[in-house]
Amino acid sequence: METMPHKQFSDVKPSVNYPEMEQQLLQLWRDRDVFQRSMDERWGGPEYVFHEGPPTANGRPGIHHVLARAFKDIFPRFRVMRGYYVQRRGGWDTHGLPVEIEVEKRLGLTGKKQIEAFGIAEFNALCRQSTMEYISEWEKLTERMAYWVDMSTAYVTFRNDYIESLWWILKQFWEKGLLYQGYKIVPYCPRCGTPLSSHELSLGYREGTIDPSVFVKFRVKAGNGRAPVEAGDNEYLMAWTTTPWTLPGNVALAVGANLDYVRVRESNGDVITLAADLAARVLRPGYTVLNTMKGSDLTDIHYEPLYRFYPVDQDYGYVVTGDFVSTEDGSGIVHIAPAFGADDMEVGKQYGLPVIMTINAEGAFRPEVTPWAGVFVKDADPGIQAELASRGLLYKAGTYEHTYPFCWRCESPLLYYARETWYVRTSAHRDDLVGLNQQINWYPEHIKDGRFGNWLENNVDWAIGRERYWATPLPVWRSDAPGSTFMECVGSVAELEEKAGRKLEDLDLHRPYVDDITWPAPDGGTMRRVKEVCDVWFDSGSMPVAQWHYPFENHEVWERQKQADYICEAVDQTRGWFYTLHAVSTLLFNRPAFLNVACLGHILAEDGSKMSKSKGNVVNPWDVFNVHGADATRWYMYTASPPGNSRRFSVNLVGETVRKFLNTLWNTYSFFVTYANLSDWRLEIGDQRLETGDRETGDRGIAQSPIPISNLQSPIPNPSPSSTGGCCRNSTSWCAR
RNA sequence: GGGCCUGUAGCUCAGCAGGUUAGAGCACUGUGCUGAUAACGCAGGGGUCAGUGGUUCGAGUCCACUCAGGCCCA
Repeated sequence: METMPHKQFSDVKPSVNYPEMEQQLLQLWRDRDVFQRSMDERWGGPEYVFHEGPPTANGRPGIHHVLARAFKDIFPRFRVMRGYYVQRRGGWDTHGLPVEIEVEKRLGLTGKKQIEAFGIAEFNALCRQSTMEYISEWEKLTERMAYWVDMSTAYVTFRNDYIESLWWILKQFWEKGLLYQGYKIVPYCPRCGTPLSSHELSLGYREGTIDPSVFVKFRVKAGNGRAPVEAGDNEYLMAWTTTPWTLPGNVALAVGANLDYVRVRESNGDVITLAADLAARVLRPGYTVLNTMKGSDLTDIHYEPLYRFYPVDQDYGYVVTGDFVSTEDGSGIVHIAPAFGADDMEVGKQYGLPVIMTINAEGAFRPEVTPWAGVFVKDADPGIQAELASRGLLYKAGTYEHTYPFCWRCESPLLYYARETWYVRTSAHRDDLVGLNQQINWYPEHIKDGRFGNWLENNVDWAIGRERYWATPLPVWRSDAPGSTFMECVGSVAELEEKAGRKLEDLDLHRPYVDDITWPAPDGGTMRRVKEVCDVWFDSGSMPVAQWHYPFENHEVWERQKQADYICEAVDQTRGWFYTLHAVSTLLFNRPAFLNVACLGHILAEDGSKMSKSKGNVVNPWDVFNVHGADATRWYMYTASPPGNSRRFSVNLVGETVRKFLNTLWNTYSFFVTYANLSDWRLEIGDQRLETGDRETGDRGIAQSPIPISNLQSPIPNPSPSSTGGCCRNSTSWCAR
């Protein structure tokens, strides 16, 4: 019997079905437990720390998740191939408004009153269930696209362990004086009696809204010794507003420090100060300019408040500066009412100004505002104008057309309204936030000092409180004794047990169960938990700590894993996960949470427009995987455009990748196998140092191709990925020839 | 309204720090091969580098503004 000559390479067909081949490979990986071994067998090697930004599994994974996961995978994967130990632990983000909204929809509930009537315990139970609704789809997609991440040990943000770590973090903040109660301006629907989320807000903007445009004179009460503006019966500052109803809440006037102002005398003898650029537009002709000055010269000038409905202890009614002041409209002097505007509130905090809350929850004036008590604010506008006119303080009134938000439910005009909530005092560490950012390697680089750096420079305190249900409860208890402000922050379950005087190991650390825990207050009242839960961004931003239930256990693994070498998400996370990770880590440990970050552009539809359900141009990842395979899809993600750019996506575009790259590669291999077997060519494993001079032209082509493997070696991409595809193509063509 | 990014051939993208007639792949046209064939070789057509103004001896490349798209903030 003649034996067949042993072939060095198994024959391959020139044509190939990639999805089928990938399925076989996945089976091979499963059979041999390849992913697990890729971690276990590197144990003891140098460590590369990757942190997974947790997705929410209450919706189906989309193609944009494939993009992020492709980039999350490739750098750790390369490190593993280089002998690094990479603990690739998955995670699930499970709290927050999107989950609640899903459940609300399913139950047909609209609003918080109905949720509370339904029952918080039942509602939260459904939320918990909802977060894992699509988990098997996520797992399937993750395996199919070959994103290697360990989902069997994934952290889950709703677990008690995770929440307890968050409590510990909050207690740290509390002890450093970084957690406090204050006002936040929220868009508020007076008819529905509820604040709106930013998502809801964006549903209701209406262009071409007509509002009053009112120029008001504020009589100068005292100069500042620097500007020529002095106290006098006919000496005024001119401010402008489109919301006259906010004037009873006025506490200051803001100017732009670097803007130019003029002090003019009108023909009737009035002396008025306003922005130089706007004088001609605002004033009646016939005035003479007396002085010019910068906004910064006007600070501390005091004026006579228009109203005194409320007693105020501190100094107020003076000129401040604000970088939001412009000369686009108005007079260049902005009336400040901290209760009714975000800029106003910030300025108010900066200068220690009072918050004068003139209205009630229905959007009507409180009894103290005697002339308009009980009147809905928007209805009071004409009366306020008339009243000011009667005192000679209304310079002129007209209308102004702008974009204004309305309630998406009931179409009422929204009011910006101060609500009491909880803050983390991030602004106290603004310099640290900015400074530590310099230690982070950003890709693309412009994010570092651009989008992210600017965001940090303009840091305002983190409003962390939410008056919702399915989230980490804020662990602050306060005495309900009348007038009491006694509060305690609880940093662990053990501490809560001590306060409550009983074992709580079976306690679910969610509402409503934690709300039931009370104890006697030292001032005679009862300690009850405050109503707020935490912003869900606090959950994910605390993930480096909470995923290990630190500091309650896992100290050893924490030491290894506490700072990420690499994280990756899309660019919208600069003010999301990237920021909250950075903020928590800075305030807690004064070090960056991550050292390298890839910031991806978004996926657009084939025509460059946004992918959205309403347009019906959303691509289902499975359609692409089934037709072209995961390799082609991933290769497209890597090479279609630089990682930081947005990229167009469609099944067809991936098909092009198959033809251009995968088929070429495959054909070349098939060609090679044919001739290698014919000539009994053998790969000599030990022969690592091939002399390129002795090789055929094609081999030199490969050896000399500038395929930028080095790009993968850098901690994050610094690539020109499309050139990688070109190089491969050139090399293979060369080889074949 | 503000910040950041993007806008180069029909399509997807290169073009580093400003310097000769602006490049690649796909598509298209012609042609060769028909044992890489859901290929390949050779040759070719195709661009007012979004627009306007400016700096410069010289700008796709720098600056300003405008337009279009994206993300974030207001």
